[in-house]
This record gives sequence, C-alpha cells and structure tokens, in this order.
Amino acid sequence: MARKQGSHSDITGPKVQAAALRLIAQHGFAAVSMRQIAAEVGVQAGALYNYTPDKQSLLFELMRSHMTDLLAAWDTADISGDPLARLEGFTRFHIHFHLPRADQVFVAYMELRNLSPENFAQIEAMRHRYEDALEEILRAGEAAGVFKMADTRVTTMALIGMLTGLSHWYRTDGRLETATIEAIYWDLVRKAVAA
Amino acid sequence: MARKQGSHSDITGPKVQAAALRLIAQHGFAAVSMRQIAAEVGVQAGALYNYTPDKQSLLFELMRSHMTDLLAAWDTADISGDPLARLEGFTRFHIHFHLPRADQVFVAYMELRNLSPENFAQIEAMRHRYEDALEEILRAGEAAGVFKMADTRVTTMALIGMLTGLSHWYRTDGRLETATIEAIYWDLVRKAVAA
DNA sequence: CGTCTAACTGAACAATCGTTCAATTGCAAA
DNA sequence: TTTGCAATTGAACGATTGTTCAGTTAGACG
Repeated sequence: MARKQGSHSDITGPKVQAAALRLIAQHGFAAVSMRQIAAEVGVQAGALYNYTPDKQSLLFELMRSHMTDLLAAWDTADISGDPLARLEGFTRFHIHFHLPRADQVFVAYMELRNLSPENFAQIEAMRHRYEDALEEILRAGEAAGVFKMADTRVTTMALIGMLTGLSHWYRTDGRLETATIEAIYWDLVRKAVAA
Repeated sequence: MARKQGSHSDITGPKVQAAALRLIAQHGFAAVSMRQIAAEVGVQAGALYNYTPDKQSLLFELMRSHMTDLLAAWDTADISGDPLARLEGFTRFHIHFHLPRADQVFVAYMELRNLSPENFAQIEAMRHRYEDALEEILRAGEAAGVFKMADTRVTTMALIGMLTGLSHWYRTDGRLETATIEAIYWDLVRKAVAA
C-alpha cells in the first residue's frame, strides 16, 4: 500500500531532481558525485537509489522532462496566423520559455555527450522536433514570399543557435527585462529573414 | 643539458596536448582520466607529469593556447575599410578560423566551469577582447548610419552566439563547403543589422 | 665507446567513486 | 496501542581517481 500525500517520498523525490539539476548545471555531470547530491538534499547517498536506478538515469530524466516540458508548452502555445506572426510567436515563445530555465538549458546542451547512446537518441529526436517547428515556419514564409534565405535549413540552425546562445549569457539580475530582450531578438530575427 | 631536437620530449609533448584535446572534447574534462590520455599517447600515466604540473593546468593550457591563437589570427587578419566591409571580414574570419577547430571550440565553450577561478578569469578576459572587436565594428557602423540595432551590446552577443553555434552542428563531411556557409551566414548577419 | 641524463616505467598512495544491502527508524493504518 | 512497511541509515564493496617517486632505459654527447 502506497504512502499518502505528504510522505517523505513525495518531498524527497523532487528535492533530488532539483539538487541534481542545480549541481550538474554548476559543475557538470561527471564532476558531481551522488554523495554531493545527497548532501544537498539532506540524506545519505544510498537513499537516492529510491528515486533513480542509477546516476545515468538521473541525468536522462532531467533532460527528458525538460524537453517534454518544452514540446508540451510549444503545442499549447498554439502559434498561428501568417508566417511573420508565427515567426514572431516562435521567437518570443523560445525566449519566454528558456530564460527562466537557465539550469535546464545548460544541462540539456552541455551534458548530451554524457548520455548513453539510447538516451542520447531520444533527447536528440525531441530536439529535432523543436527545430523542425521553426524550419516549417521559415519554409511557409519562403513559399509565401515574405521571407528570403540563402539556405532554409542552415538559417534554421543559425536562428536556433542565436536564440539558445542567449541563455548562456543572459542574467536575470542584469539591466534588461525579458520583454526588452524579446523585442531586440525579434528585431534581429525579422530582419535576418526579410524578403 | 637539454635534449636535441627529435628527442622524445619534443614528440610526446604535442601528442599529450592532442590526445587531451580530442578526449576532453569527446567525453568532457571530468570524465577523462589521466590514464586515458596516457594510453592514447602510448605512455604510462606518470609520464604525463613531465609535460603538465597537473590535470587542471593541462585543460587551461588547451584553452589558453586556443584563445591566444584566435586573438593572434584576428590581429594578423587586419580587417579594415568601411564598417560593412569590416563586418563581413569579421564574419568570414570567425567562420574560417573556427570551423576547422571543432574540438578546440567545444572545449573552450564547455569546460569553462572546470577552470579554477584564476584561470577562468584569464580565459574570460581574452574572450571579452574578441567580443569587443565585433562590438566596435557595430558601433562604428551605427555611427556612420549603415547599421541600425535596437541594442548594440545585445546584438553583439546575439551575433557571436549565432556564429559560435555553427561550430556545434557543422560537420566537415556534410553537404556544405566552408565558403558556402560563410556566404549564408554573412547574408544573415548583414540583413540583421541593416539600417 | 663509455658516460650522463632526459624520458619513462611500474608500483604505490590515500581519497573518492557508484552502488548494494542488512539493519533501523518512524509514521499510517488497523 | 500494536503492526506493517516505506524511507532512510551507515557501513561496506571493488574499482578508479590524480599524483608521487625510486628505479630502469635508451639515445646523444664527450
């Protein structure tokens, strides 16, 4: 019979994820030990194995849930309209979603090489779905004559790179609000693909 | 009395650097052991300490020499002319320099958090000098009225991010030549900051 | 040809790694 | 209040870590 709500399990589980995310983002997966994560949670190392079968699965679950959240949020966002409006929607959605999730973005980008081949393939597939969403918008705009690019696939990767790079230097305590950043980046994106 | 040229030292030294660079780029600094590097070189682990005082210094030297090469190449490039020509020069220089150095770029970006605070500060300062070179071009173009941006500093970071992101997905065995990539990216950069 | 020493080996060091598991704890249900 | 079991402890495991160092080797020099 399972424990009721409020039992330690329901509290410790999320704590493990949060501690692992923070520590891995800061020091890197290979540099963080299970004992460090356990200490941050306030338990012994052995207790972590009630919440993950092993260290690799812990990393994978962090990345998988981040990508799942991203794709779910994108589906919910329901960006529609003409290609220009959809491109603006994608740009603002990307920034709005990623800026408050600095640790997740960091881990999802930096720790890909520490995933097992099977786990890597799953994350990569999800990332690809997200990239394809942008590429589809660009192709629609190209077909409609409102966008003009030398190479659509390369432009997709270039814009994704520009948007993702933002998470690597933006600081929430800096001089710029999220809304300001959104406007600046949208200006760059819009002009870059303008017909 | 030092050994003459052709001694093992002159051969093993570069081999250590090359092996460390390749392995760290592939698996990450913390995930690579001194014994793995030694095995790749063809020596025992203890022999590495003829070429580096410790593992941390080995990483720092890889990053320092990469950044030194970059800044030296930029100084030599001697990009001049009107702001538009200089921006094109910077864009093409960046791609031309970075594309054949995928491992160095990877290590220089992914392993910053594994540097000691003093070493980090040095690398960061060099990176800043490079970013400033782009920012100066953008400001000159802005003053001349040939560029127009919502925020010059943010645009600098956005363009650097876009250009650097290229190294993360570009494969030398892919469908696109370096010259083609240069042209595509220059097209995006030029339009993004156009007045 | 014999000498010297840079280069390297191979073993050892204490520390730390991920993971397992019998024993203990403490709360919820009966 | 007693019972049952989820949650956790704490110790242990074999493996591996970065680093040191006395001893061996081999190639260039006098």
